[in-house]
Amino acid sequence: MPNRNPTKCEECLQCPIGNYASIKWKKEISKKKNQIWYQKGQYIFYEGNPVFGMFMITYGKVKIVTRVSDKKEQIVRLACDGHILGRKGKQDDVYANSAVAMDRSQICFVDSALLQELLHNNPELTFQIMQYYAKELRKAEKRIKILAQNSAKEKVAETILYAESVFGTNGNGYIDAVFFRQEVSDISGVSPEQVSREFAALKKDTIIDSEGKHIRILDKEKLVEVGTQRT
Amino acid sequence: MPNRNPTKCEECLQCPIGNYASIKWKKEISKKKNQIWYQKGQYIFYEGNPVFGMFMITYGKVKIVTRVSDKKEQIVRLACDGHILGRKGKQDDVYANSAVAMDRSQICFVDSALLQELLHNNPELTFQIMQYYAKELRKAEKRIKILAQNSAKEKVAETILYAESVFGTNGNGYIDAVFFRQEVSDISGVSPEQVSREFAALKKDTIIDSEGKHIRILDKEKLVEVGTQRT
DNA sequence: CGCGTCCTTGAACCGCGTCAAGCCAGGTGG
DNA sequence: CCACCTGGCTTGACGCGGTTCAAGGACGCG
Repeated sequence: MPNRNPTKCEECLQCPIGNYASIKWKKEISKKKNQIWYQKGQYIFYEGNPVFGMFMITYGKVKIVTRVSDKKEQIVRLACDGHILGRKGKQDDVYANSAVAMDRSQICFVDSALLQELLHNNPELTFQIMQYYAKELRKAEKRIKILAQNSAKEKVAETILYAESVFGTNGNGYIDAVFFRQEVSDISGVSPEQVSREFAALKKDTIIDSEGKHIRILDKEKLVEVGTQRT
Repeated sequence: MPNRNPTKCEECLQCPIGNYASIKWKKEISKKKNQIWYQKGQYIFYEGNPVFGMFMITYGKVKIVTRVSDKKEQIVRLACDGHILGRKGKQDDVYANSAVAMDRSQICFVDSALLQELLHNNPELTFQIMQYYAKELRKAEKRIKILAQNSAKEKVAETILYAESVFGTNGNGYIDAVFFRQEVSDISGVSPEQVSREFAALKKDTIIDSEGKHIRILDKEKLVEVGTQRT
């Protein structure tokens, strides 16, 4: 479902999610939805706060994080245009994690009541969201495997590939997002210092290149090899 | 959606999944579905094989695993009655992992064609499956956090809690499933030897008790504490 | 120009994976 | 009914990978 075309989303007509609702319901959404711009670093919702609806990214980049300790957090998911945030299970009353804009992002908010109506009246929409969750679950399970079994080098390589798969690359081959070493650490579970060392190694082998927070993949094939090799 | 009542599932009437289909479609499923018993240790489907439908557990216990190396595999999910296996995303053509019966289990199989029809004609069913995936995704993200950030002791504690949350306990407080040390290792990503040591420590503190492959939680509160403590 | 923030590199420590030996229980056969 | 054997569990010793602590460098910003 994710697409990479920034949409202005004045109407819900070009919205990657709204797309699957019927015309009648699109108008309903247009009226009731809440379209908000978030600045880089701004929180969209907070872990522990009551759930009051669902968020959809119409444009931008978001990280979903949970707090581990004062100084540490884990990024459990990266998300861009077309992704869904803050899902509401039947018995979920508070958010299990927080969402933070990694860049200026436009988020569409639909409250629980409207969402319920929407889902019950637009089977195609429900079906698409189901597919979306199934896909994210599969991705999450892949990350479970890597985090449980692989070395630091492999985790870092895989993290770069993961970021690239979500955010894509711009013209110059750079991943279309900015990552602090700390953030790579928060995704991979590897300490920032070790991330730095693994970056150095990958650069030496001309597999990646990086200037500070900008990362470029030079040899994707080799990077995949590093990310999946088992010693 | 998961429930713990063994159902004979002769008709699809008591099926935890079929429940959400209309009567008309239940009859359709009854005709076309495939109800199979699997023995302990038997594979339900294999990683890399083409996807040809969806499986639902009507009775039993299943582990979903991916191969890491010759000698190592990762259990990415535990599943019991009411759980769904072998989901089919739009572009998934082969299974990303394998499913193995941990016990004698009854599995209901619905082929892709029927499934497609079912989903498009039973919004309530699609909605329930969507909720199911959302819930599993949340659980997976919790495990991502633990695997990335926590110590061996915490991973083992959390694994016991996870197993208990899926399979429940029988009358004597024992987790209603049999776990080899190797399997605890395959869930937690901790070596079997280390799992053994952590078990010993937990037993010494009378937090758990175990006789071989049978595990009993003595002090759940303390176990939760161990599983979430950050040093 | 000076300060803060982030990145890098070095060195020391330690958690845990690995290897190896011994143990215990259950199953099998004489 | 006991001796043996096998597969899983436990425990100890050792070494390595990676975290942690600390210092120095690069860069951007007021």
